[in-house]
Amino acid sequence: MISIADQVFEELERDILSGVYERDEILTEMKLSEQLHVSRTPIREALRRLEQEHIIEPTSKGMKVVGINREDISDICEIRLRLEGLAARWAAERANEAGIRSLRETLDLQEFYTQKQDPDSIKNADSQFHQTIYALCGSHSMQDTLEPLHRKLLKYRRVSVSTQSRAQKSLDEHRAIYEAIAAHDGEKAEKLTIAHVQNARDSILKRVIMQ
Amino acid sequence: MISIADQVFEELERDILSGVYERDEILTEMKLSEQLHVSRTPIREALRRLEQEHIIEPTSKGMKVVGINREDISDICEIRLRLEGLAARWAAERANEAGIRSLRETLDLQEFYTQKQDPDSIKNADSQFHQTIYALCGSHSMQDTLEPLHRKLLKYRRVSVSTQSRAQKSLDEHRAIYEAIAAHDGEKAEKLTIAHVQNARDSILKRVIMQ
DNA sequence: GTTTGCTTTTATGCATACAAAAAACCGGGA
DNA sequence: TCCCGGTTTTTTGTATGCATAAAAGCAAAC
Repeated sequence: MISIADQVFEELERDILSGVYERDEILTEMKLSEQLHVSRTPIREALRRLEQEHIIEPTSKGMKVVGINREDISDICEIRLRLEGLAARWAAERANEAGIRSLRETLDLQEFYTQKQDPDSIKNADSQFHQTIYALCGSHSMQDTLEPLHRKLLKYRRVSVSTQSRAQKSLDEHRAIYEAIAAHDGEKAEKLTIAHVQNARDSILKRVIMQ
Repeated sequence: MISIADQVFEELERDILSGVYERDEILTEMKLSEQLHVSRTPIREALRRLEQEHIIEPTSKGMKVVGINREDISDICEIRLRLEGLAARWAAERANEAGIRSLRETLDLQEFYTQKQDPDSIKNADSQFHQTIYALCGSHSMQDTLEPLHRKLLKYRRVSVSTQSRAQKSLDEHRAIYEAIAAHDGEKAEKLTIAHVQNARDSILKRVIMQ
């Protein structure tokens, strides 16, 4: 069962990172409590988690929306560049057949939506592919590290896959990574993933500049 | 002002990672509330953070202490190996004079305690050196990523620096890293830090095996 | 007109009350 | 003796109350 606090967290995180709440906007427990029709307790809990992720920060008037800026994105990409390859390697070395099958399923999903050219669903499937790798890599520390970073790129990944060429390329790269993991070829999975994250970074940063 | 919830979190994290609470022990909000003489609210908040770090996990009877195992340590070292160098590089490139001075101060502290051969204080100064670099690297994402990983090694770092030779070597390595950062030589800072983390890993893992 | 000091408002931190879900317990019947 | 039914206990999730700290507002004095 997913608690109200979790739901509030997910909703607020999504809305902050996607721009529903804009930078410097003040969020107070009381106001959110009224808006979302829940008591302050689960709101507090959600705000605390957002504060730990540094996408809001406390002020005397309430929590100020910070979100992420261009430097954050660049830094996050740089960090992912150093870790995602290792995560894929571990997934290749450690995942069992059931895990590989579930990775396959996210790939099929992404293929389907890429053909339908549905950017929002593509973005979700794309995310799910990466998050499944985090889950399969067999390290909570790795998963805990990469997941929040990945979520922070949400909005920009959406923009990135909204061009058909990038969406298709991303799918192809995922397919190759999947094959390497399914073959338990850690070396190859790592190399392919690094190249993939590099491409994703270039695609994201190119579009961020344009804004 | 540091809140009660924060204090409870720090105390519980320390006690779990240093073995005061042992693996599989059950922690309930009510019991902790009585033991620590605070209400359930700040206890809950602390437990949530510990749960997010995966050092406790929910069961129907309460939160079960998980702590970290040998594989976790190895994985964390591997992750640090890929990130700490980058953090040092960024610190070298981005830190201002005040920041470099504060790094210098932690180094002096470590030197003092190393001469006094006080393992617990050495460990703290050693930690502080790394955490200062995280703070100076100018990236919240990097800081948020490395700090929890670093804290998880607490107990093992303590063991590691309790031999005088390792303590001295660590100090020398820190000094070299400091010089590189102070000279804004990112390349060198990164290279030296990677070597340092490698040594720290070897030192930690050697002792973990012996347990 | 400005400043100082008091009052009011606002927002959070902690305590506590209540409800629901799940596990443990217990007693009677086969 | 073992199992099955309902009851009690345990534990958490959420709501709410209360205290405190800080900011804003306000009025009187200079």
